[in-house]
Amino acid sequence: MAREKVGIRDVAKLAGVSPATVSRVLNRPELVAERLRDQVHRAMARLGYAPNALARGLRTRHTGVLGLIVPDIAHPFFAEVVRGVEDVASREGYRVFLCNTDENPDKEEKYVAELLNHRVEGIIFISSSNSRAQLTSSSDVPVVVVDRRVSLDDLHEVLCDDVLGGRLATEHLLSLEHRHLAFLGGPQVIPNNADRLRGCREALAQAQLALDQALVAEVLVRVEAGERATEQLLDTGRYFSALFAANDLLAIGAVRALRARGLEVPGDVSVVGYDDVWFAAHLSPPLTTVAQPKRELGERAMQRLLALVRGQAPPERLVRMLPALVVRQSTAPPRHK
Amino acid sequence: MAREKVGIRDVAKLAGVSPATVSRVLNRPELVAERLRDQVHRAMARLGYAPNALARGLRTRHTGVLGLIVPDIAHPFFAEVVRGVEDVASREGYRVFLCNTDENPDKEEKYVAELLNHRVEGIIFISSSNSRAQLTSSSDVPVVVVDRRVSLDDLHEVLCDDVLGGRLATEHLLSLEHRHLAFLGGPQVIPNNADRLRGCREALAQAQLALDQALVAEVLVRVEAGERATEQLLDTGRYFSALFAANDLLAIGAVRALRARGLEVPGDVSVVGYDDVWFAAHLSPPLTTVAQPKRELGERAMQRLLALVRGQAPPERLVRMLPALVVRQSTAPPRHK
DNA sequence: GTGAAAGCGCTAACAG
DNA sequence: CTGTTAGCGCTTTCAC
Repeated sequence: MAREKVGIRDVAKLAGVSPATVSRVLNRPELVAERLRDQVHRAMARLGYAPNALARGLRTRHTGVLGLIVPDIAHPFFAEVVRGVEDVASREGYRVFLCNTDENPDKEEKYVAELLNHRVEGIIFISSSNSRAQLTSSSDVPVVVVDRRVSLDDLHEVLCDDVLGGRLATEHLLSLEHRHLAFLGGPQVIPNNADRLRGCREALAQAQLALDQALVAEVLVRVEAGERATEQLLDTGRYFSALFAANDLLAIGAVRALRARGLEVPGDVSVVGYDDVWFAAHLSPPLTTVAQPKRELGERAMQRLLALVRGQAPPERLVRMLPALVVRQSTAPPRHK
Repeated sequence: MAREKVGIRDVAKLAGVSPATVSRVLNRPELVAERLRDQVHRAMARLGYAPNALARGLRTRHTGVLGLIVPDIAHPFFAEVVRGVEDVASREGYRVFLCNTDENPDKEEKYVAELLNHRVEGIIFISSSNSRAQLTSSSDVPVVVVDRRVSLDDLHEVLCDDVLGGRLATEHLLSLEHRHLAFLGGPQVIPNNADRLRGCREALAQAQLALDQALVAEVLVRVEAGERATEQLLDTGRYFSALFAANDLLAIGAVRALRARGLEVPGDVSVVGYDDVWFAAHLSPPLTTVAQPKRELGERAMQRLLALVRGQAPPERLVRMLPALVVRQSTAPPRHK
């Protein structure tokens, strides 16, 4: 039924009204007499009219588009957060640009610039470790930072309490009577990792204990990194009956390495992960881990962003969400204390 | 350094040239004298000028924006495809709208309309089972279908050979001397599932055998579906020494169910999955599966889409990629034939 | 209630 | 090589 470039004026002509009226039918139908309204609707249908969001955005500065910057959509944790983000965005009538940065600050900058060119009304930002996120805030589009803290006080943030998460994991291990714990974490530049470690130390201190070993895997998130790091840990020859890995992928690697050395999980070593990515429950043994409310993280972030876009910014800039321990079968009391 | 709404004319004024010249500096710098070019660049920098992609798109009909419609970005298979798509898009200077449909045709329609309103130059489309994808083709923006076949002959498609995949899995099992196979697949409405089953049957027929059982899990992709379906399979009491699951998630569920019934994998039953999602290697036992070139699927799709956008459409509308068997440890010869 | 006219920021002829 | 002039398609005062 439709051909090409039908514009508001084509519709107007066919409906025998002025372009202005067509525009009104689109935006404030109440202002148009019912008769005309119908005529216009019919004309639009006949012509297969599709409003041009670009022209509208240009005119109104309301583009209905948001930006979403994330390290890697293929990572199960981020994928889940992104779902949350996209869900509420689309529910609220917004479209979202997806940008993968691979933790590369250059890409981040490039993307931010590009998003601004496209006049996004707001940006959800999961920063990379060493992000020079300043750029982001230089413009005046609202930005909401999720998951990874960014020390810029004019940004709103939706974070999960990683210190608490670290405590939860550790206290669980302690309650199982473990007394020799090792920690396996990604780069401490990422505040999340540092916090998880801190939570761990705090819980330990409270029990008058200290961390036996702390090893930091070079590469973030990769299973292989967890594997290698665990081997190193083992190679030091120091005893530990439990291992707290700062994310589930590292934990998977740890379990592999442990097994490869003939150690049983949780028999010889208990392992607790972090994030509760969806298949953590399907590993064997099913992984005990600290769950983050991934979807909700994304949802809350988007809600906050939309509030900002609409100028209903709540006063406090920080939304802090709570992690929760999920006990499965990768943890058990130590065999010999 | 920058304030608000700086436009091309502000830059022009400050640089002492005409807006047209500024525009040229932006688009065909060769046409502008070096002196002026520099002046303009300086002015842009001083003002913190950011070109308005909306205005440009409105004028040129080249928006630099594409649409990506996918059932669920949180699914590990799609996430990987999406990475491929986004990677080449951004490398080529395009931005991408992410749309999750949850296999819901209504959402698909809504999204397509919305994308067209935003004047995307093309759409990558991973259709839902019962998609009424016609809408997509009604407009004249190029569309490339990935992964899931859609029977509309004016669309370009990037698919993986599922019949072959089914054969590969089956032949592997046969070569291990399995003679009693069961198939576990999602809804047959999805051509991919039907094809995998077909491949399976073909291989079997060639060996003068038939499928012992074929069970179709109601819900696509969920682990739980695989679990329940496997239980049903077991409940029939018919013997099978190997199980071919039409995707890895189903396979995970199958393994769980098998174990819950005291059956060992691969000792009592061999299991082969499909897709080779990244953690298939980290399950225990590591899953033997048919790998799809997920990233490449996305990359090729985007390359094809860009070719279409640029009017360099290759003649054949179909790119067919090949699956590959990855043998790990969830398959072994049957204990007793 | 409805129409006429101006313009969002940019590019693309067309002159000079 | 550079400036002038029209719009791209839509919204929005401002009169009627």
